[in-house]
Amino acid sequence: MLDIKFIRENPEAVRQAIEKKGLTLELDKLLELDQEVQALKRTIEKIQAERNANAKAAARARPEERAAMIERGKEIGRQLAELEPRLRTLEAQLKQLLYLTPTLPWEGAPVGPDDSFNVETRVHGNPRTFLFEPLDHVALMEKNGWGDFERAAKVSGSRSYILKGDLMLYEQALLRFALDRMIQAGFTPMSVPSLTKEEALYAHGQFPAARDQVYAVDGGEAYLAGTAEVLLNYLHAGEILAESELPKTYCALSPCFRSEAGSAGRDVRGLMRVHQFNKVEQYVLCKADLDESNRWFETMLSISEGILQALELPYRVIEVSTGDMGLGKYRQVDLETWVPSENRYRETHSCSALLDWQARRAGLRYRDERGKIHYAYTLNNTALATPRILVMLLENHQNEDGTVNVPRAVQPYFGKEKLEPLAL
RNA sequence: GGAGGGAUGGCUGAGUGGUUGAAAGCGGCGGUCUUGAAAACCGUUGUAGACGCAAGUCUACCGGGGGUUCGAAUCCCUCUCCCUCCGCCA
Repeated sequence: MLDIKFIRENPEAVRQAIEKKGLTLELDKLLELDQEVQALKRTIEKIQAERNANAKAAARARPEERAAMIERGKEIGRQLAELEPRLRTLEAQLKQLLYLTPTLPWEGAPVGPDDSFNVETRVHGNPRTFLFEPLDHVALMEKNGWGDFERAAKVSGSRSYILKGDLMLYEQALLRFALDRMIQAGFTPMSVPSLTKEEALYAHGQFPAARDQVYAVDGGEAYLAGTAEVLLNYLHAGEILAESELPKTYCALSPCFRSEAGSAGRDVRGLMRVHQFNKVEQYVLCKADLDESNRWFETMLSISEGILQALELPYRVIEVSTGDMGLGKYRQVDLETWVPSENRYRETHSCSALLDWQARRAGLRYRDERGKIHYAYTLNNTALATPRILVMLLENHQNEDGTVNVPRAVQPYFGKEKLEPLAL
């Protein structure tokens, strides 16, 4: 969400951002509504001032004067009763449009309507040349008894999975490994609820634009968060923090839920795209300073790259285009990790800077040393998400006999050098 | 699930229809005093918005929403959250 004042003063810049991001926001309608709301507010405030003065006078008036004042007050009440509902309607409409206003993307972002305009900026590592016929991750799981998709579907429907034996333990080891990397980087480890309220989803930005991606529970009274970012971003909602408390650097491990509406038929097989997964998320709330935001962006990105390097996986760095980065993003860089069975890279990490877009929605503010109040800046990135990363880990590190090697960095967490078949 | 009690400014807490945007205390900030500090004393200290060159004036907000009234922190309805007790339970 942008500052309405900024939109008023820079309509062309906003119009450009809307175009670059391929949005359909009616900016003229928004500006018009804003004018109407402003004018109506002024009118109403004037009448309210009169009402207040009249009521105050009536309190002290002699009884014979009071009757006329009460009459006058009733008349004012009738005027307000006519105007106030109109204001409420207009304000609600304006708010809905404001929710759809985009962050202006950074000047370095590739401009284009979709992911085909994303730019590969770096590649790390080389895809492995197999001296045998490698299996895909589903085949590896079947061969070793590491999972059960059929029964998962029976129990939970499509896009569900069951991990068994060493693979189940491997997932736990990886999550703990990722948490430790975050702790080493100075982030505060947290567990947060997956159940969340509607307000938090508005503040995060997923509502109202991408409402269909979110599971509603309890008849729409609560929602299952698609990422811990939703919760972390709402932790300090409505607060005014001291600048000395910033930055807040959090990492959270949480189950994540995604309806995957609109992706029917894509990646239906295996662990690539599932309805429920686990993620260690990085989140930073820092002061409203572009340099500082940029520094955190680089820091978070390098943490994730460090994790992929420690996992000995080949990956590439993608500068995400304006049309693919989403409403609130100032900058987005994805890490894509090599999937041998698909002979291509697939997204495993997504690093985003949103400036004050989320902070405005959530009311994340701080007071600087001079006492001035600002909206903070927010950033987030994936540290590690399972089971998707298991796809890459299984396929890239498989041996001819079907066992899978564990990267040295994870061995202390897993306790063994290899994943072995489930004993039957 | 049942019964009851609450929600007021950074915190504690007064306030049941009329100069209350809100007493008092604590905390914070500025000052006096002091070699410095403490103590004491004095002053100041919510957020958002409108108008104005400014000084300043005005509006809204006492958990959220709605209502009654000339006038609501105070009365009514509703929702949310917190606390106590009972029941159930990982």
